[in-house]
Amino acid sequence: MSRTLPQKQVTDPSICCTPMSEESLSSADSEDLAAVFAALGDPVRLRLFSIISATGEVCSCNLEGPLERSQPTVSHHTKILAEAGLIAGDKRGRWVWWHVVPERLDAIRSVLSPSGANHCADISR
Amino acid sequence: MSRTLPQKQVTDPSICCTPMSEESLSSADSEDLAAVFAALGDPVRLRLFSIISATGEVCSCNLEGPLERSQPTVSHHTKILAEAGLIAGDKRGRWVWWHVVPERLDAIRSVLSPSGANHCADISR
DNA sequence: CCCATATATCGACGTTTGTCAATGAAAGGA
DNA sequence: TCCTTTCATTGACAAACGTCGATATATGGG
Repeated sequence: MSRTLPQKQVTDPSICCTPMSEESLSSADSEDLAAVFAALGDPVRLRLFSIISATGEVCSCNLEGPLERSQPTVSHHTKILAEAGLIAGDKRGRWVWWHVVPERLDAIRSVLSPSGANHCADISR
Repeated sequence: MSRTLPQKQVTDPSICCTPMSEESLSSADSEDLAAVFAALGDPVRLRLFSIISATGEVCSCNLEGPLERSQPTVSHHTKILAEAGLIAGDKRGRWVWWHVVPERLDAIRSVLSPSGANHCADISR
């Protein structure tokens, strides 16, 4: 039963950085967060997002050209980004204007920052 | 030929925020960046990453349990995270010790920050 | 040397994903 | 009221992905 492990596998509170659990993401949280990263994990979608981000506000009709994808495909990608909370759309007349949701970006960025997730990295070396 | 577009689709330098191009990611850049986001876009991999991040340094043998995945699967995921540049492994004796690459995290975080990508958002509203 | 252990690779599988053509739904113009 | 335009939805299909068992490679211990 693997008794030569280099670190205890059990959750022992006497050890600062036990190899699991309270410090890291829960299974449920990682599902949601992973969906956000996955939304940015497609090249076309990342370019789509960067266009919206750089422009401020874009309507879908101005996305098909730069992305070189069909209208249903663009609609599919905007939907995924919107469901991830990264962008939001305003329907004005016939057009939908897309813009980024800065709060969501802040959330993602804070997850990536060492403070809060990496509080005992200093003892590792 | 769609002459009622709400914004010109051609790249017209007289318009500040033309719906594409110089400001946003190139096709090649988005390929690389998307691979990094995609690496974090799987729930198991995100949890794996957060465990390494929270612990500082973990050997692969301590990951199978928390992740509830087989050894080949864990190896597969560490490989993807490593190829994305998010983690790196030190082989010491029989074990591989994994740690995050903070520089890579910085790069990702800077891509997500509005400054540099969103310089004309103020005129949109 | 031989054996046990840690990790990587391979092959196979079911599932998910990205894509498009076709179609539907909503909104404005004549 | 009818037509045009914009966007969403559906259905289909190939490619990519996550997973595991089996096997290979490397390292250390006896």
